[in-house]
Amino acid sequence: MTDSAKPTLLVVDGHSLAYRAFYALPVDNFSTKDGQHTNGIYGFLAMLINLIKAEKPTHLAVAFDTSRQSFRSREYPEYKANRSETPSEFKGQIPLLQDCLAAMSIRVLQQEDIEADDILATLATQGAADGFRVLVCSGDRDTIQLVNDDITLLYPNVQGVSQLKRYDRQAVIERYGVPPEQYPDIAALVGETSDNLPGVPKVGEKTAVKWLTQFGSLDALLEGAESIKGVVGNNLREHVEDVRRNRMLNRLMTDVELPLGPGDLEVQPMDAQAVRDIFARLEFKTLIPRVAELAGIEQQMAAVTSAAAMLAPTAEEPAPGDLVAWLGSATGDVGVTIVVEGGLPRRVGFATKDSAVEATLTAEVEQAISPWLASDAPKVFSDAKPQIKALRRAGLAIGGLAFDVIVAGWLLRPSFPDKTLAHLVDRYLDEELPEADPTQLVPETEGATPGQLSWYILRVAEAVRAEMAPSVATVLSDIELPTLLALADMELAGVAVSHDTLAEFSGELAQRADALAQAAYTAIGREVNLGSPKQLQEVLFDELQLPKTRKTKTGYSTDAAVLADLQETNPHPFLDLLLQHREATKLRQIIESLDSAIGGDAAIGPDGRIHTTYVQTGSQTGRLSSTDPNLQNIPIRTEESRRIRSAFVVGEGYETLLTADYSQIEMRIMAHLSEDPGLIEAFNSGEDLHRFVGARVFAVEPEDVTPAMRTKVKAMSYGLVYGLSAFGLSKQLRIEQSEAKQLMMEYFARFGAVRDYLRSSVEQARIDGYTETIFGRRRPFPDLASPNRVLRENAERAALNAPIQGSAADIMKIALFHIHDDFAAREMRSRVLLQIHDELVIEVAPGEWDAAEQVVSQRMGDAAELSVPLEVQIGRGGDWNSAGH
DNA sequence: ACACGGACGTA
DNA sequence: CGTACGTCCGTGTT
Repeated sequence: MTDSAKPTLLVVDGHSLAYRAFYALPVDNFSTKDGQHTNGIYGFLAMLINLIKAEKPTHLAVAFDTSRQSFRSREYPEYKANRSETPSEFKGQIPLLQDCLAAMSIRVLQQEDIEADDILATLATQGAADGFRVLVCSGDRDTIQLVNDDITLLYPNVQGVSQLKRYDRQAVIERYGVPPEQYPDIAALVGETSDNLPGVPKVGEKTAVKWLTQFGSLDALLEGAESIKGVVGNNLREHVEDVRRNRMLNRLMTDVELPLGPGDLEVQPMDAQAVRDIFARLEFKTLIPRVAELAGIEQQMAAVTSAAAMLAPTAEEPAPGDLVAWLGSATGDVGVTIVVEGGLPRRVGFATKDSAVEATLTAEVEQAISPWLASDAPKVFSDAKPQIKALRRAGLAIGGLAFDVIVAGWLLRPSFPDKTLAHLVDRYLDEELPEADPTQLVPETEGATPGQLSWYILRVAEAVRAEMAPSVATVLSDIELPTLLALADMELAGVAVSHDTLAEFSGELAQRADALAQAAYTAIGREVNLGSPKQLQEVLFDELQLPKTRKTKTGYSTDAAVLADLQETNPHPFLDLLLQHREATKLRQIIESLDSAIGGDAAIGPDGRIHTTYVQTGSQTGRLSSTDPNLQNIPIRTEESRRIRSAFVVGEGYETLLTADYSQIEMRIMAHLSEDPGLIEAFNSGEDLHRFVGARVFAVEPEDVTPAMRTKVKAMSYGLVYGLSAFGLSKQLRIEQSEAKQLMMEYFARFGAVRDYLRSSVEQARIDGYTETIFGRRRPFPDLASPNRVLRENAERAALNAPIQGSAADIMKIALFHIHDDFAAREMRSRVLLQIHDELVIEVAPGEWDAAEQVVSQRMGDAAELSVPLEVQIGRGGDWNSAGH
């Protein structure tokens, strides 16, 4: 067999190379947003990708050590005992690296009691015997002994892992002056500091090579040691035992029992979805195309063909009558796809497990299928909301919404929701959804038709359903899907906004911002871009020589809190002008973006209303989010900013706006979950919560709670929900940390069950791997087990908050669709317009105030049965501001 | 054209 | 070293 025809086996020491990468790459450049260090993973993978590209191995494995302990440390307890503790920043990267390798379908080998190099030695030796060209990649010099005509060592340079030096037999002789099999003899004589194996004092490589060449072998040398003169001779004779021990320990095992042999290590096609997931989590952007390229190479190399994916049925295009007959005969779930164009339904596709149909939505077809659409016949969608909106615009009602694969996928993985059906098909079916290439005028590949899409949706639904815990399935059917229908109507309704009110305010703000900018320029004697943090830093810290503030990634912070602090310690007119300018421009931005959003519905046309989009899968806790524009962050805090809210008005044909918000819903949930008697009593007493808590904490009568006391316990109560620390509390309240600590002590002394609950809930999450809301919504928290402290503590705070914020979201959703459905059931025209987490804005039709108020109060109050009442505040007014209080 | 960080609006 | 979001701008890169 010629060398080039031989299969190539590449075996890599994962631990030693990742460790070198860890020290070679600056950790600052390789961390994720949430603080996971990735430098070792990145460096290793970059090296491995290059290696695979260059060497094109047919067989591949990466070996890891399992722990510090091995048979060597049992033989010689001092072995590697001098090594300092592996940094936890590195340790935490190994499991993630192994996840990456698993996604890339690269075999990982590790064995209790055995070091990675022994695994490499065994595989390399077996591989050479089995006719492979073998490449060993390791940062451990002991692997030099493996080199022979069939085995080449790739050894990293001192600089890091980007450059690998090739050691074949000749290169070893050139570098060390002995053939590879004699290298361990040199190492035994010289010793290995990093392994805590002392050698013969004063003997370095040069002497060792000289001796070995002279005597021919280590045994001969040790036997003839008497003949060596001088101090080194003495040293050698005194350390013969050390040398023998070193030689014994540095011999790599070539007969480790492994579950896999070289032949089992054939390169496999990667799991593209898994690679994208894990790389996205680690924020490796540049590596993805490099791996993709590699996957291309792999496909050429790997002759293996994956099991044939099921072929989508050809979708028939029956006549309207036949379509209705098809729908009528379909039993069980039917996949539904509405092709939406310009906000209106254009085509429709239906599928059962083994057949698919589709049609263009002519008036005739619409009429034919409308009874089935409105019926309870179970329908499965992928991202139903825009499709249902389109149907409603066309006057078509929908019933029987049984499943939405996008929403269900989000419930399973709220941290990384799949945004498209194609992603879900990839993840849950391990198939590729046929998609037309949008960049090509005449696409090479046909995209799936609506009927075929529906067929995929049905199969994805089945796979997703199989992974859903019963409680999560209930959240989908009993909370999310009814909410989805209500949201569709809210988006269609939009909210009326007065352009004139906005325009007037915007004009004032523009003038004011200009004046403030001019004054600010005068204050510092030059013009700067006040919106540029970079330029502001020059002004503040270089020119004005103000003290440096909180550090950010790119310099020093110039945020409002920092500027306010500076103004106190180092007053300067520029600071205040800057703050005011920021406020004015911020408000103006908000107004401008709102104004340009007053358009109208996609299909209905201009209506003087803003139609936001609620993203049902937009949060990790179960909350909604709102985009284009975001109507969940309209200013309220300052008197002036409330003018923006007064531009949100009751629409034509309606009488008034009604606002309804839950008071302290999160603290109530905390009371319920913790069963703290004090907190429960607080809510049942009718007393103001913070006054009640303040009275307990400071041991005074409720009427003697001062505003300062109230502020403190209020901050503490809210902070609890977020996982606040004494440090954070002291910063927030601008009090000493010791006082914050004292406050927390007093608080927990009175409300001990709260502390117990918070502790045990995180503990339970650590055990389960996820948190759960009152209604069974889950959120996974893998990082609770992370060795990375920053990561773990962040996860702990989020895990503390998730059941509370999530339960509140559940409750609001339940109230929302109950109200929506009640209005419909009573044939009221009043309608829900906005949801802002704990608040609803409702447009009340003439004459419906009393009924609307009754429905809202009752449905919000009864949304959940807690051990404390759910209190609802109702407001009424012609605009959002005046209705808000 | 796009991605990122800082800043800031809400609950 | 307090949770959950979305948007804007400036900046630096493609």
